[in-house]
Amino acid sequence: MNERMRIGELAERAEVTPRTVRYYESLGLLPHGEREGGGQHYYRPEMVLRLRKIEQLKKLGLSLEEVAGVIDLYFTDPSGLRAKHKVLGMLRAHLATVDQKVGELQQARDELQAHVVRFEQWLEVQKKG
Amino acid sequence: MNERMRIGELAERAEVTPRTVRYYESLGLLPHGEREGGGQHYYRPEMVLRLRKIEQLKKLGLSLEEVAGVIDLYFTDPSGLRAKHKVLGMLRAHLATVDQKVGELQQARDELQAHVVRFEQWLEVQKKG
DNA sequence: GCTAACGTTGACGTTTACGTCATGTTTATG
DNA sequence: CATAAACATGACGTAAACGTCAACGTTAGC
Repeated sequence: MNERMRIGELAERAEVTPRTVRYYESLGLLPHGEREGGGQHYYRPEMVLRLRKIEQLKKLGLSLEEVAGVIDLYFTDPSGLRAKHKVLGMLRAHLATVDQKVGELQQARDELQAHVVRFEQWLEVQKKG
Repeated sequence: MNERMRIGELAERAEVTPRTVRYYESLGLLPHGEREGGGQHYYRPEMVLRLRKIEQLKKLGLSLEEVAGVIDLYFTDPSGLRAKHKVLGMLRAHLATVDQKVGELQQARDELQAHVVRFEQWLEVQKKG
């Protein structure tokens, strides 16, 4: 009963809109939901995870085009040893760029915290003086 | 000789374009450069830092409007004890949201790394088998 | 089996964050 | 002091990432 849902439920579970789902399908970011006889599309629950991952990567500052270039690394495991090694290389490269970005943001956070601390200490001194 | 520059140099040092500087001025993100007699604007070197900070906050996913709401917390220290306490509160709130965002991105990074490790271990096993 | 809720397709609209001229003025340099 | 390089201002253009509306077909609950 948890198997396969329509676009409305998928969108809701992934906290996006149906429009966004269709837009991503049109960009090849998301496989098209399969039709069952009628004209409507049905999606497997794992697509929720894929959508969430796409949103995560967007928050890292990747464009949808860039996301399209890496999203498969997360969700399709390649058949064949050769392909697996290739994908591993790409995953490492991807991890490196993500590390870079997160590192910069972490630094911004640390600078902000340092600023807050300086501020607090200044006020501490005033209270004693 | 390091004191005050024109828009071209400011932009270059902050790694943005002059257009961006003017756009930010128009949004109130950046104070307008002061004119010296003629029609041209001159900027003090600290504006480079302000611009860099704006770009940092953008990378954290803040819109320019949101940046406008917090950028002064970094660069203007309020006069008056009352005001200082108020700003401290805002700084702490800002730090909390930044922590939230960076935390999520850090988690995305960790998930990616875990994925890479799983991949590596799988290949390790294959080599031995 | 009817009706409300949901989905489909296509097209046009919107917001954010600038890019890119055009035209006139200002500044720096040989 | 002439002239190229840089700046000012205004207007229009653009790319990304969707929003929104219309017109029509599908599905689900009573």
